[in-house]
Amino acid sequence: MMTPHNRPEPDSDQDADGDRGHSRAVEDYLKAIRHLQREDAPVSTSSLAQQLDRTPASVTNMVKSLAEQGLVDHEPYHGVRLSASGERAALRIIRRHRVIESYLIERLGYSWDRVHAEAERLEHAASDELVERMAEALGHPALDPHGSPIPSAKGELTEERHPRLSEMPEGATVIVREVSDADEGRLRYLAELGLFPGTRVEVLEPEPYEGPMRVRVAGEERSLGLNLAEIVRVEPDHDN
Amino acid sequence: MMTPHNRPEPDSDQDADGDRGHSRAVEDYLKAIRHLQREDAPVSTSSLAQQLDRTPASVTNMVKSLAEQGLVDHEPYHGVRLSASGERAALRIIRRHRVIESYLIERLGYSWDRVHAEAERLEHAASDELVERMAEALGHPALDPHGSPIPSAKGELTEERHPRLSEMPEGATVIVREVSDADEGRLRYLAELGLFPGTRVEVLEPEPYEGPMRVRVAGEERSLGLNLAEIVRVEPDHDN
DNA sequence: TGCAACTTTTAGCCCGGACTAAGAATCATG
DNA sequence: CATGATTCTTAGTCCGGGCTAAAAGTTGCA
Repeated sequence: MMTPHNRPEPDSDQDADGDRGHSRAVEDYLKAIRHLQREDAPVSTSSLAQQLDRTPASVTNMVKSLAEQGLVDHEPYHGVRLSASGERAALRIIRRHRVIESYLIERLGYSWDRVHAEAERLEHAASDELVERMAEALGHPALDPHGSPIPSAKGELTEERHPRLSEMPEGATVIVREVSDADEGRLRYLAELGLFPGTRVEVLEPEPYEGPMRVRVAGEERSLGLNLAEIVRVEPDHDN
Repeated sequence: MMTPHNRPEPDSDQDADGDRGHSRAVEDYLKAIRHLQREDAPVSTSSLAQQLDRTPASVTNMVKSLAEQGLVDHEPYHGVRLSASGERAALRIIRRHRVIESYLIERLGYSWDRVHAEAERLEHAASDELVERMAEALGHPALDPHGSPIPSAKGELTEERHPRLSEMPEGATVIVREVSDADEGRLRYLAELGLFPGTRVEVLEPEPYEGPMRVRVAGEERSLGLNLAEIVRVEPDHDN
């Protein structure tokens, strides 16, 4: 035997494994860039490095390579921004992540706070077919269990940026709409407090000297630190 | 910020991602070695290379590294054999693969012939927790949909090597017990013929000159080539 | 406006895991 | 039992994607 072993795809991604994907590292960078790229402002190397737990030098290298692949626009020393094709790729990964999270919670009994890490790995290995089958099985939900919108299979995403609980004035009554899924510990604590999407919360008088907020949840008075209240997105309760 | 970025696990596998796993490449090698290592005979570099679609040189390198990690015993120029710990690791991956295949078919509507590739990727990304949840959801099946036994979570595997359909004499009546899951095309064709685990098959007079076998399946006479009949494992039908 | 402090990039290295080319061991056969 | 064919290993390269150390660019402030 011993054929010349000519690898058939000289140009494609061999690490990707999912169908038509980028390498795992590339996918992680795109997701992180999109996450940080709020309101069109370019993302700095260092913030990206912090987000990804990489050194700034590593980030510069990868960013250069992303720029060569046309996935981002990079203005050296002035940050990076997703291109149209990078945005498409990022949305595809975000869809995977959110569909997988939803499925794991709905169908396999995962808890709200432990699902993130698993999805983080599966999103790079799952094929489009698997993701679509999961979405199908769940009836194509529009929101994931943390309240984040799931991009459509065609890459459409309707973002509705709700304000943070931490910004709500004393006396407001609000409904929790979305909770960032990234921090396991904080999520676990929020779950203990009963702060899920859909929960009604009343904002009480804060504790003095930049202390924690005080809120009423399900009749109970609770206090929660500001960096906890920051990851909770809420909507004013109009029926109130 | 910019902490020194001291990677916390200097000694562990960073590519693995699953919990307590080896790198994807290592897992693939272990699986392949076990697959080829029938009856204690050591596995040659070249057969492993063929199985994995790698060059023999690459295989030698990796085998050396596996030997250093204590996963295999390597007698240079005389082949390789799994050590006890390599065997354990291999069984763990095989369990993952078979549980995942079972789940995809049972719960997500995958077809018998398309499931292999998906499982091949997920087995490296799924955590033990996910695999156990899938097994749980399915009621801890003993066999996967191709009829292959699923190792237990503790790594026990009861192998029952049934003879190949291709070896059955004319006139035998047998029940299909297991079909190799590796070849998508052949699986698809077997499905068309109706040769699933559990199917009763009568072996008829073969066509002359090393021609295909002739069999009766569900009342229909069919012929199938010998390399197709080779991947079908059968049991003599005693109730006949 | 000029310099110190910070951020970003470059340069050079490492590791895993492929590959090719070439040398060493084994086997098969006269 | 020698020698050619076959198989396996060594040597050296490459690529992705990390890292550190050092250079370069940007910025804030006197």
